[in-house]
Amino acid sequence: MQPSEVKIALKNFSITSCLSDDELNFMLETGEVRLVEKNQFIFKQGDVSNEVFFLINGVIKITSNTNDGREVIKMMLHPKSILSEQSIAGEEFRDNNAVVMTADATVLAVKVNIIKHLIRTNPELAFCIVDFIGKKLKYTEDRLESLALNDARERIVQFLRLNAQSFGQAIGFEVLLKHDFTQQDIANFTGTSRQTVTTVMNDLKKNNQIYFRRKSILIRDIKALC
Amino acid sequence: MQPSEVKIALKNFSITSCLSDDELNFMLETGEVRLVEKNQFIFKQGDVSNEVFFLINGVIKITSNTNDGREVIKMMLHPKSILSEQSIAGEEFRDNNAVVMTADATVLAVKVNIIKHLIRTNPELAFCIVDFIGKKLKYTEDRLESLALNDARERIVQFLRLNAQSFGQAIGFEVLLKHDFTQQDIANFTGTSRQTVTTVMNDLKKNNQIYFRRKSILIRDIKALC
DNA sequence: ACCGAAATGTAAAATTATTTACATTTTGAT
DNA sequence: ATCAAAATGTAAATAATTTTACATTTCGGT
Repeated sequence: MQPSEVKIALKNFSITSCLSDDELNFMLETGEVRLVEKNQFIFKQGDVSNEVFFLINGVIKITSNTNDGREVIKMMLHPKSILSEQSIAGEEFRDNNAVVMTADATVLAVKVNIIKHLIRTNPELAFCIVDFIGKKLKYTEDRLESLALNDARERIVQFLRLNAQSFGQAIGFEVLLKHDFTQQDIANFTGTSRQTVTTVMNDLKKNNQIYFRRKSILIRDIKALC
Repeated sequence: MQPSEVKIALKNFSITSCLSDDELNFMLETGEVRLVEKNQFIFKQGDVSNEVFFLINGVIKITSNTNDGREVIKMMLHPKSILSEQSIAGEEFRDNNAVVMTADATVLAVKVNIIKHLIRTNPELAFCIVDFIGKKLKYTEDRLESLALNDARERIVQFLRLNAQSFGQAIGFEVLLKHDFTQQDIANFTGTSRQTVTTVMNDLKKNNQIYFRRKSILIRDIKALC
């Protein structure tokens, strides 16, 4: 990807909306563009936490693993997201993994010190970052609530509905969701087992609520999905 | 509580550590000290989100309720915490309730605009706030992970251990935790049922791992608690 | 000290979801 | 085009947890 393309992409981030052209260029010059392939790590648990990543292209999952090999997906991030603003908040070592889910992903890696410098010279950036972390906190709290209150089926359906709403394309009443997650990913995201995901999805299919293939899901009527 | 006492208490907040004496006074003068009684709300779901609260005294639970009357406790906050920094992050209406768990609680209510003004004049405050929200995000992610991975017993034991570590008083190997939550609160926090909490706690008692009364829990050996 | 309400204790029945165990299908690499 | 690996499908057995149901204890107010 050309530097000019990266710059154009970066301009559409909500976080950088308050940055001047000079500041944006400064970030680009000091930062590093990286292309990361599917299933590779952008960062790992235990890594030193000294960079912030701007996700230009691709989908990333933020995960953590147990010693017995299980995985929890804490978040899936799409383009225009920042990864690891926690490093601005004094995180020393990474608690989570960031893994590429799409064929590849492009990120701009910027040293934390550069971001801190920009905040000091332009306090509006602080508001943008507070705003972004605040949204992540709300999102995480909502998922906590969902795990505490809803049963497995409800959580799986909610996952499908929220994804379709945010990333699907509407076709009349129907919504087509093209994606890069597996049923195991849905299980790791919703705190259920892979078999339960399969069963719920096939039950929805049987009831004509959804139709799906490996990499796409068609939701017949998103408001009626339950 | 006297204004001078509030000021002394406020000086010990990590967030205000970067504020000058003048800035602290400004916050005190424009803010309002409120004494709220047990089980009363500091704020409710749906309220306009235009104040930030500094918790001077007491323990608060951040909750949300379902329409069928169930409650999830998303967080318990102790003195020196800020409530609702989400209002700085552009939250318009409150998603959660803040309920007093102790006999009463004292908060300093400060208008969001005042905080925003302070950030603009002193960018270091932004770092303190990013830091604080970042910690809350990490805390919430950890709980999400716990709900997704651990069974009911493990979550309840983890709740007891973390509370004892943070708020208990050590007596040799033992830790005494004086508290103001009920078994129903533990259930609402851990996403389990009240009866499961009772059963697990009495099992721990039977095994001589803990001893407890209504308002206190004695943990015999916190490292061995599992 | 008394009394109603709130909190806690206990156990069986019912439910939900996971685990185990394979079968089948699809994908990607050669 | 072939083949191994990954992903998905299915079902019964097992396990975990909730729900139902009621007893007992403790607390707070009068």
